[in-house]
Amino acid sequence: MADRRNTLQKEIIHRTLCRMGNHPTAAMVYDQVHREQPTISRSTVYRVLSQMAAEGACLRLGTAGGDDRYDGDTRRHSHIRCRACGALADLPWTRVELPEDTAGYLLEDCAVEYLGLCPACRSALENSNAERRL
Amino acid sequence: MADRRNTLQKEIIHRTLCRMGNHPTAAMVYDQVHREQPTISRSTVYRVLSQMAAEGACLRLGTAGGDDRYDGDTRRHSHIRCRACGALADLPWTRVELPEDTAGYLLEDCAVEYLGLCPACRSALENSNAERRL
DNA sequence: ATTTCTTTTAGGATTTAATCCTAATAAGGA
DNA sequence: TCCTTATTAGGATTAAATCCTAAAAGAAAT
Repeated sequence: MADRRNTLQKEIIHRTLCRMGNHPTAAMVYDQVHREQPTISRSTVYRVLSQMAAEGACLRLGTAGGDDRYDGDTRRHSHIRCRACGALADLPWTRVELPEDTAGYLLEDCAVEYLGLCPACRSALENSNAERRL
Repeated sequence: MADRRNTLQKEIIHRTLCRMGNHPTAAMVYDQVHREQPTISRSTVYRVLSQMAAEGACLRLGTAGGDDRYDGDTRRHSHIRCRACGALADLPWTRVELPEDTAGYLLEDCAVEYLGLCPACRSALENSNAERRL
């Protein structure tokens, strides 16, 4: 088994991602990393994030029409996304019934994403609706 | 209420998407549309696909590290994605338990994506494993 | 039919997230 | 130490997606 010790760059990027918590984009992780260690390059941040996601050290979440988001929390959980502003929040995992027929695929994992309105967008929409009624 | 009749461009793009069936990227839809109607521009295809997704006339699926995919089938169903090649297939919808606490979000919808290996990648991996054992 | 106003499109320029490239550096092994 | 392999910094490059503007199409009204 190969040694799993990481380079200093990988340590910093991983720690930064875990500390951020808000499902940042790669660009956001780079900005934060660069603030603390200006010598770490953009390509390193992108490459290391991709590697970590491939190894399961973090999650990489695709977004329709937006940039990918990273999540340092690898415990099983689901997400809820605001359809208005794209904000992402964690939700606890709930039970999902597995399909009987998997179209020939070998089933390995499952992800659940809820869609809705975050508190800010919800009240913003309620206010604009109220104004329209005046 | 505004008239919902579509332009010819929208009709063609929508019909093409529904006929393709394989969860194409916007680029793939454009290629196909352009083959049939070379006068329809790229920006029109991208704009109309986004509009349709926003209106609920089709689905727009985010992919981690890949281009968005569109799905002309708006009936409730889930997807399974091959972690090796990214291929996407439809699966029937199964029961999902809703979360009790939604982190302040207004819950509106839910999407399930399974992850695994498509038939082709599965046998490809089995073959390479077999070779390694020789 | 003609005029006016609004919406949509074609085509190409522009943007920018993400990747690629290469020399330099670091790490590892014997 | 010397040699080999892996990783990084920094910037160039790529390409999906968006933006811009004049032209075309459509709707409304009379």
